[in-house]
Amino acid sequence: MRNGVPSERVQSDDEPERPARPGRRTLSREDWARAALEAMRGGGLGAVAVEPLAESLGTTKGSFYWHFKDRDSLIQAALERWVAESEELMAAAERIEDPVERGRRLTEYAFTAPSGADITTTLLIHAEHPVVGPILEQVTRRRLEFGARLTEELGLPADAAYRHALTALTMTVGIALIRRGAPQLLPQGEDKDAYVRYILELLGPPMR
Amino acid sequence: MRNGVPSERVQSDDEPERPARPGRRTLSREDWARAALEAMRGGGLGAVAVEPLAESLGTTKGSFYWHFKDRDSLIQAALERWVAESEELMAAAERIEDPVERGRRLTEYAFTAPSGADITTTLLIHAEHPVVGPILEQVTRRRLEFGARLTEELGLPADAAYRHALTALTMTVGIALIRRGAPQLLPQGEDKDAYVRYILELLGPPMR
DNA sequence: GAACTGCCATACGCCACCGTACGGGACGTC
DNA sequence: GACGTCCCGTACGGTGGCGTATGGCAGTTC
Repeated sequence: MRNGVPSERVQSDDEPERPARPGRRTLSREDWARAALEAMRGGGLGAVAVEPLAESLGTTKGSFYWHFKDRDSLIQAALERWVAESEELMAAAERIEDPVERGRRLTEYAFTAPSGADITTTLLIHAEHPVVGPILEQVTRRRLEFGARLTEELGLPADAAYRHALTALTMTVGIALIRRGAPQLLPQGEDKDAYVRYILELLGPPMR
Repeated sequence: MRNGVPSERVQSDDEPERPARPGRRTLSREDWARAALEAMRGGGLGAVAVEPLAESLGTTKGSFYWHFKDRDSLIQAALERWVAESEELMAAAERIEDPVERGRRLTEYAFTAPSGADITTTLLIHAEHPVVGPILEQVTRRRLEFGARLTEELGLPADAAYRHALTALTMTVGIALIRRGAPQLLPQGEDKDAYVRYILELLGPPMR
């Protein structure tokens, strides 16, 4: 490792020594934010840890604390990316003209997207965190309003539309959590398709 | 010189009644398990930490490691209590004769019980833990089968009954998580009752 | 009343992570 | 080719939790 001798750091100067970061030499703040968001999808808020992240980026804390004040501000930056993604997603949905098709596609996406695609569930778990809580609430509220407006276009009154959006959110969150924690309990294989259709029918075009 | 006790201590079950704890009497394994389960309801798996728990029990780690091998075995003991509670709950439900009333009561309970009453959601969050995962799956599977059997009595075929039970579980889990993380988004006050009725109608006596 | 045992206190080492201090290399600028 | 700025490496100290080692007291037992 090293000894207590403070001066001379003798680094063997003939080593290749840089396979860790291909291409780019220096990291940007956005690189860190992106990596943090990715880690969050995979391992929750706890996976957004400075030292492990540095390791996986092939660098050290020195880089991190150059770009960020502390861990919370990294979380903040990562979540800001997520907010932008969420807005984009809604904008894309808005471009689908037929409201029925729009609802169907959105619902289907919510229940078939890969397991870590959306981190709402993860964030709900850590909502007590002072950075997470407010952002999560803001995004979720916007999504609910978006969903409710969309449902109103299908002919439902406002209160029923909000209830419907809330139910969709609840189901999405619930299924995401079960998929993460106990996927064996969910229908697999061919049953799965039938189950998705069942949910789509339960939530989809609200006719009640 | 010392009793080289390497493993667990299982005490005989004829111990005298304990006044919970504040009487400055000695603590039992059950006291620890109970406190652990309580902490888990309040703060998740992370709150089951030896030193903080010892502090809140007015004792030290010395006590803990007398009764338990390590933290995991405490988690195990706490969850075994939870398994027993779950069985009791189902047995109690079984005693309600009318299947319709039974379903209604169970559903209503699931959506109105105090926030930390059931830890299924908490455990789903930590399902990757080697002790939590298996116990959670076992309990949840039993509950799903229980719910499905109950639904069959209402006249549904087996597959639809399972789907129905799964949907009820999903909604329960989803609502529990939202209630914990973003309760502002759920209907409050008088709207809340209407929302519960809406859910009961959505899930309740399945007539489809 | 001595020994034994059940239960606990305390001190210790370890590990993972946070944040700081500081030095130093790389690279453009003059 | 000296210099300043950007970016990073490394050591250090601090915190919180896990598990161990060991001592000790309070009852019980003989």
